[in-house]
Amino acid sequence: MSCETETATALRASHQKVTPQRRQDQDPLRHHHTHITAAALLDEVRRSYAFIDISTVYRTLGSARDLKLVAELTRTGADAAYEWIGAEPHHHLICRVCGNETVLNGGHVEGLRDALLAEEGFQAELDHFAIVGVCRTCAAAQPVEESR
Amino acid sequence: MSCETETATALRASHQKVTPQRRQDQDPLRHHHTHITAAALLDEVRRSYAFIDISTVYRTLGSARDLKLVAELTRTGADAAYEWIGAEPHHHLICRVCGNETVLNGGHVEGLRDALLAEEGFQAELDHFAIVGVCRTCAAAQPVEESR
DNA sequence: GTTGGTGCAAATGATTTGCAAAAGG
DNA sequence: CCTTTTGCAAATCATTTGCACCAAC
Repeated sequence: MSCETETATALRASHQKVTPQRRQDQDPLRHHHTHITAAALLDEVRRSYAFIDISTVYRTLGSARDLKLVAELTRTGADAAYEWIGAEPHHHLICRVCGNETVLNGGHVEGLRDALLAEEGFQAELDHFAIVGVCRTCAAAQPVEESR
Repeated sequence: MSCETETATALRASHQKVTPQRRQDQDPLRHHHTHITAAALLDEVRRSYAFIDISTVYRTLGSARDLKLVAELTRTGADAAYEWIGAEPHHHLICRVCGNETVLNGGHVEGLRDALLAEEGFQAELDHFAIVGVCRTCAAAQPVEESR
């Protein structure tokens, strides 16, 4: 089904009203392929829908987070960032140096989750995971920097 | 070497002065085996050293974090929490239900890090890692709760 | 002495919330 | 209609910062 229909369905399924603000909020989020800040999302939305308040953006993101439609990422020293999840859970590698985000392919994280469940009986919530580090490009550009 | 000596050495090594506040801050942190909030640390410290300000606690924790003596954990909806690392890096499983923290044994995380380095060339910073989920006990107590 | 650290109080700034008006179902 | 949502403005509240005094080195 289309983006709009999917959104509306998810909203109705959880007894939430389908408002223009919520649609407008979700649209940029769906097409943004990295994490985005509430303030940045507000800027995006305002391009097409001028009158919307930052508090509404937060409320919308909060609802969508609870619906597991978007993932919320909290990092030390950074504002909360959000990303659309949709039906395809995935993970990210975020480079601390250049800020670039790449999608993590393969079953590495799933392997970790399965191992934790099997060995510890721990149900890890690793639906949408962000691993911070230094990407190949930045690592090559800078000498090791391991020592300090 | 003793706790005090180790602390002082680490401080001097990074050109920081060894003040009573810093010693007092680090003591409860060293013996607290879970993450602790800046405010909670302040309460602990005040039991033995009455006059210390919250800003000093933050500054001390910040320095120690930069020195990689303590790990800072940022979670959605929770204040920043700190934990002593010292010379033995480790990881945590944190139960979202009961709040219990357990140390993660084995090389699961290291395996993930090695795989990321080998396959993606990504130097993941997984020195001190916290995985949130539901522990065995809580999972057993509550029916699946997968659906919602 | 010099430099860096501390306490205090005030500022910051992202996120949340109370409330009356507006809109969805 | 009745309930939920919105915009606005004000409140929160953890964390940070300016500054004058003090303490390490």
